[in-house]
Amino acid sequence: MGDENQKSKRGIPPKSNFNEWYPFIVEAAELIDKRYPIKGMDVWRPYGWKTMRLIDSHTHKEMERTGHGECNFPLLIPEDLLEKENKLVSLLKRAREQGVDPEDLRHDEEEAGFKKEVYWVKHAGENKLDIPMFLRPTSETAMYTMFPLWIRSHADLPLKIYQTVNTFRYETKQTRSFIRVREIHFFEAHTAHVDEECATKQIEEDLEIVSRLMTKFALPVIISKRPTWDTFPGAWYTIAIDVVMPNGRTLQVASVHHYRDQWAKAFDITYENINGSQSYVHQTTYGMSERLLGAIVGMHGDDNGLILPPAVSPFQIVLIPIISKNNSEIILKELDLISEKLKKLGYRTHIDNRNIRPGQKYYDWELKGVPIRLDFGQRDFDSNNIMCTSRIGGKEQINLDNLEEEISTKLNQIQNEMVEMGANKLNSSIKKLPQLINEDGWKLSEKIENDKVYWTAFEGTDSDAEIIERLTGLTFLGESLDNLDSEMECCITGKNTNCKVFLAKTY
RNA sequence: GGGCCCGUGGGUUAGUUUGGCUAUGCUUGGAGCUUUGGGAGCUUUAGACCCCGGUUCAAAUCCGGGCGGGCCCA
Repeated sequence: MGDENQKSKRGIPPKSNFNEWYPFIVEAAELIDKRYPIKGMDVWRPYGWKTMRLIDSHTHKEMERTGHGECNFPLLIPEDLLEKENKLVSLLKRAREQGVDPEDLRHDEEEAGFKKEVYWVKHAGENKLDIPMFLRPTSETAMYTMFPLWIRSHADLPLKIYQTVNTFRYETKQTRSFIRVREIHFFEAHTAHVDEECATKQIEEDLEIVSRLMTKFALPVIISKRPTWDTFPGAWYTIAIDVVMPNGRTLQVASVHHYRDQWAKAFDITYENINGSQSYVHQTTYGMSERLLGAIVGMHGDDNGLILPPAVSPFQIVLIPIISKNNSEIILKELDLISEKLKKLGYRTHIDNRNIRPGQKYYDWELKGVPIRLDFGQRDFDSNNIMCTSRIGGKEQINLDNLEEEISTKLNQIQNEMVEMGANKLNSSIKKLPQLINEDGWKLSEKIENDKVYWTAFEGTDSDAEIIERLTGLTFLGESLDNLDSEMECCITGKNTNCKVFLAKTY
């Protein structure tokens, strides 16, 4: 009974009720403030921004490690450049429609590109602009306008650059903090290469970076090649990285595109090859956003609040003084020494010396997801110990002489356990799709469960895929990069195949 | 794209159906005392009817429009 009262006092909805838990927790933990009066544009508060910047810092490290250069392009793009992009997109679309039996195409294919969701700047003060400008929804157009100026010969290749900037998309659907926003905190890497093979090697490098980052963030992911109709405009193929949220919906947290020379042709990006003639470059891009933070929040939180992986937690260790009567100076002084020692070792620490009772501090820092809490009072001072509590469970006394090793071990343990728990969650949320039976129209042998991701063997056309999507209410994520171990019958055509596809409800 | 619902201090909420007195409670913020090993207590103080127009002797309440927010379906 007491427990229930406490819970209602904190007012956190249970995590099992994810649709209420998530929006509550991102505000309660002071990641963002949603009260800014524009839909889909939240204010980043210091704690949330710090977390995001730590996520970014890992990305930047990976970029520098792999020889990308950081740059920064203008926010505004003139309208006429958009036309190049639109031409490219419609050209590719027509080519595709001509190459495919119309019967095999989907009916509901949407118009590609960001045309419908760009913000426009049409005035400067009182005056109408001759050439309107729009806020970048992504930076291909801006960057590829400059690439021809930078790329002259094969010696200029590969060109590898990246930037972390805000991009804008006028979302009409329901917005959700970090998950679907109108001002996106966007990371994008763009590369240009001499040929398709070199660009493909870049894709491999990108996927290796993804894998290293996702381990840091303790995010288990599904990696798949998006279906043709869901491929990024102008891309030859798109590889998407999805995280499964607690309600079974998947969240795309990163994507990698191989453009071949399609954009190069639209923007006339050529170089002089070894033979002295001109060739088009082959390009790739790699994008991520604050969805990474949304995924971390969703993947690891519990009924008490956030649980942040040590690598991205603004504070890895929070220190709580337990003061009584006349010892406050001694305790605080000692705690300060401990904190400084840990800081010198490279840890992010914080002493909570607010004038409130310790219990309240415990709840606050649990809500904010700090991995380790150290309590220090008279008892500990006398016995040369400190009380150490882990956010993922467990409380024990540590001798101050062993603090250094103990903290290092604890943080590693927490990190490893979070990775492992994540992997378990992913495994238990993936199921084989029930059989499809065709008698007086298609039917399912079993009902689709609400919070699961499904896989099946598939080698049909786009319109076959559409049948499955309509029947199950699921969306094709794409083809697994790993083939099936042995061939299976395609769930709709019955043909043998080793192509494995994933389907899910998506964000 | 179609439909539905809602705007009251920082948060949450009563009051709106049936117009009428100083707009309710909890929480939060400030000050003070007291206290500190899982949300202590007392005193005191601050803070709200989304905007514009209409109806009326009188509008948080009724009507119209706008802005903002949320939900459902395709």
